[in-house]
Amino acid sequence: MPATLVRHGPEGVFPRPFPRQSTDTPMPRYQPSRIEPKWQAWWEAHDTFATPRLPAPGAKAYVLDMFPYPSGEGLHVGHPEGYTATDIVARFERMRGTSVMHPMGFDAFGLPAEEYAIRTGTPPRESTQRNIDTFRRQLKMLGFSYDWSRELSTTDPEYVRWTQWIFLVLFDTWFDPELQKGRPIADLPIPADVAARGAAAVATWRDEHRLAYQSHAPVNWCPALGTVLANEEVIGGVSERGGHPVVRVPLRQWMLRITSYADRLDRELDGLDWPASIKKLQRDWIGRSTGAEVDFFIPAAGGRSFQDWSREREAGGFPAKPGGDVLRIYTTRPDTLYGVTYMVVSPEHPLLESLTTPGQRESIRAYCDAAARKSDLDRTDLAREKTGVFSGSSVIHPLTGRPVPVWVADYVLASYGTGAIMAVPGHDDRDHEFAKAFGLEVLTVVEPEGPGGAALFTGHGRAVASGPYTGLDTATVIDRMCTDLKRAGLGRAAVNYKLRDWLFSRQRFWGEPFPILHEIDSAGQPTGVIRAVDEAELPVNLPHLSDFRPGETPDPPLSRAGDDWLYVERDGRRWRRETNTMPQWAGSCWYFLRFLDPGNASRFVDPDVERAWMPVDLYIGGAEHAVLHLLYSRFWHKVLYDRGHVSLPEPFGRLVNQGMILGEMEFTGYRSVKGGWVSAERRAADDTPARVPADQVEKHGEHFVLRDAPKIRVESRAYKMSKARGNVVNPDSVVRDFGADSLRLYEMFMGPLEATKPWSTAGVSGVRGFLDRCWRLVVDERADDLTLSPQVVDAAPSDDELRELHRTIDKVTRDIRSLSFNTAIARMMEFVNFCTPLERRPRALLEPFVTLLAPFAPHLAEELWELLGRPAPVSLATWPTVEDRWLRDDTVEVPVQIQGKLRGRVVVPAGADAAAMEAAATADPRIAEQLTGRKIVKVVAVPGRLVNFVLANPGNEP
RNA sequence: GGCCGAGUGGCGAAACUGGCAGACGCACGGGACUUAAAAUCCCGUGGAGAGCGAUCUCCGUGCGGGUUCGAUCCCCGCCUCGGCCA
Repeated sequence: MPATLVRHGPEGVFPRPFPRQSTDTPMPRYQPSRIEPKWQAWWEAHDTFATPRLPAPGAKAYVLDMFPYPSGEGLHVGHPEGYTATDIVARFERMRGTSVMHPMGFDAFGLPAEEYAIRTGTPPRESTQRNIDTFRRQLKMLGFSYDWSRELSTTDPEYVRWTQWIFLVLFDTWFDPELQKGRPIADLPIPADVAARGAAAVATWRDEHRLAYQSHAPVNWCPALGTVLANEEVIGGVSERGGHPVVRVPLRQWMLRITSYADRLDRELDGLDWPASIKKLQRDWIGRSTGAEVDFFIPAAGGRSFQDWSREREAGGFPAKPGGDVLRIYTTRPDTLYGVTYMVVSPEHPLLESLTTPGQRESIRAYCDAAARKSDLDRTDLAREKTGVFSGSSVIHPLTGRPVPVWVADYVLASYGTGAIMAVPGHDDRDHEFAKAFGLEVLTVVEPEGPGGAALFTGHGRAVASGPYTGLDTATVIDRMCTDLKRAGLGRAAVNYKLRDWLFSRQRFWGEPFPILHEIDSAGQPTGVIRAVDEAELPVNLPHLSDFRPGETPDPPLSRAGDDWLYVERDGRRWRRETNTMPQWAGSCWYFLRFLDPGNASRFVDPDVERAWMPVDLYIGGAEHAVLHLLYSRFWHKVLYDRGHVSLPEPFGRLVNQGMILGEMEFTGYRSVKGGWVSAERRAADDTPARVPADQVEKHGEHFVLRDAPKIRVESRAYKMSKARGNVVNPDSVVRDFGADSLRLYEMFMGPLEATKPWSTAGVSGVRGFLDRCWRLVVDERADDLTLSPQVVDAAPSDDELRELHRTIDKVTRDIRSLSFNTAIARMMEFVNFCTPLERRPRALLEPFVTLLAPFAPHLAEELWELLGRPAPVSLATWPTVEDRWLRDDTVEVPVQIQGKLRGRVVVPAGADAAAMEAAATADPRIAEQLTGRKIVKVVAVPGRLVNFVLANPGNEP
């Protein structure tokens, strides 16, 4: 354990809360442990939350949680936060007569389950099933109103079948850039020269254009994990999980051509009701940039001169694909073309070999080998020392005709742009550092509009030393440069994306097999011909493997399957199954569609059902899925839309991210090696942290200090829950000690849904107190049996009581709509505080209140509803309507300010205008007194709000 | 380093469009009930000061400026913390 972590006992420093109930308490006490299972069973027996196949006429609401990965740890208190929020909305909408779709399922393929299986020797399907059972039990324990008949797991063979089917849709689709749309591969135009070369060439042409295609690009191979990893799974050259070394090797991989949808994925974010920050994250991830592609002539390559080449280009134009005689670069700043002093190609660049002179061959080879061991993140780190090697040769600057030396450096990535850049050290940070490190020339071709003149200027300004462009502003130069380059056939305006195609295969066992067959020849070698498994033969199930561990070579575990699984015969030829599996993201890309029609054996979702329920109206989950899951799902959905399988281009309407729940607040003091306390701001690296109990600290000004040694500052902070820190709160124990309704209510009462909030057991106990008070409002706790309190009467409520009720209904209704559950609960607490002292509690007051409570604390609400003699379930009772007349006041009390300072309050009629308010204010004796002898410069009177008198400065008065 | 978010009592927080800062809950203090305790109910509770008292005055939303009759809220500059990306 690192020294910076604090060790705690299993209970932490806080004592376990004293349980509020024990099993032998007499009946009338509020006992969640009795009523919660009772109502859960009732709902289940009565199919209370079953959703019809199609919504009834009227409003519909698809309220969705990001389904969980069922880990072996069980539910975390973070899970119920979002789940309770959606459950409140689902229950609220149901009570308002909306048709509600509210399903739950499990995202159960993936690495952790497989690692666990390998560690324990259990087949992943078994451990996954156990984990799902635990999750389901815990979710049911919390009383969520899911339609459990729609439950699914991404690992169900029937689900896998349709995941594979969608993969085949991707495989059967190419992207038409003209129409910006995915189309059937059969519609792909075949160029005459390809057609002329025969059927095999046509097949290859098609394979090269499919949205699902194979590539041999270098990937991050982690021998210890036995799989390839995505770039974001590699940190500092080692795997994020486990910290194992990662090497870059070329491997045959399945890729999904998400880049062709980059523009639509960017633009179509516009209409979505998503947090602006999430949209920005997605846009940044897609990383659309505009600039230009420019070709630099390689004199060494052909017999031609630069002049001949230029003339050819002027006549023939800029070719779609660069030949071997040019180095094509992408730049976002074509205006700085005159500032180029050298070129950089990535270590993987295909022309590097031919650009390297014999004398440089050895050092280039060594450099590229070293680069292969680094991750992209390491290579592009701005803070890192720039490295590189001169190739020995030069290319010709297209405008000046001067030679420009070509270097290789790993800060240029093969996968971005064209894998080569023109370096402008005067106007780019990384180029500047590189030039400094290797003593390369720096030219200034842009100057800031204002004062400036540093060696490095990366902003927009005015061009200098740029031939005909000198004196123009950056935007104009970019524009003209693109036009001029295009006319000369030397370049063209280009759009580039940071987004890369999606590496879609893993060399692991626990994932969906690809429904793809590879043809093999008589010697058992692949011929390169591939075909899809027939739709009727889906799903391709995982074979039984006694050893499902990954190998040390990139050979996937499935390659060790029996021949009866591995080899098939179709159309008289032998085929070998694809042995890679899909990544965990696959199943979560479309689960929200399957929920709508989970039992459909002939389609992934019935089109009528899909059209009726989609889009998802509210989608709540953690911000960790802000980029990948949401981007991948949107991509699949657009392909399905283009191919006519779904009715909308975007799946998720309103998206909300719940905040993280941290552990309890902790005070941490530091002890020096000698044993004494060290004030937190002066602590040294080797001082050891120690947790300080809350009753031994107090606040001194800005900081907390030790009560017994006020010079010693301690840190106060809540930490992310983790096993290592010992601050994990388990939902099972919270339910045991306080009940599920208390857990639900507390998580909603903690603060705004989106905020990061620390856990507080005392806070749970606080909302439990509120539920106890709700109970006592209705139940006679002094009776021997469960009976209504004698204070509950049939008499009509007073005006005051109705006013209180309707204001509560109004506030709770509005707050649920805006997901402000904390303030809705606060309002209900005020209502209960209002009712508690009443000797006489009219039913007409209590019954609507119980319906308001039902979405938040459904078990308690059902029990109280039953006690009040109403037919169950309150979960489907009608939401109360607000009578506006109880929201209106006859009079309002408004503050009166003098010089902006509060000086009194006056009561005015509700509709009073500014003049009436001013009159009322000046009529107030206290205000009048303070106004006498002063000159009123101005009176600000906002009807219904306030009155403010602005006085002349006393010194300036006559 | 970049981007995003946050900073309000002892703590979690509230304050709708720039209009009475601190609703509600926790914690704490006092009281009622009780032989006693727990539980429950009632009252108080941002800080400082004045008054026997009802009350009153000043200060107060991370820091420094600005706009405004009026700023927790808008603008500029900083500080601290958190998250994401690099």
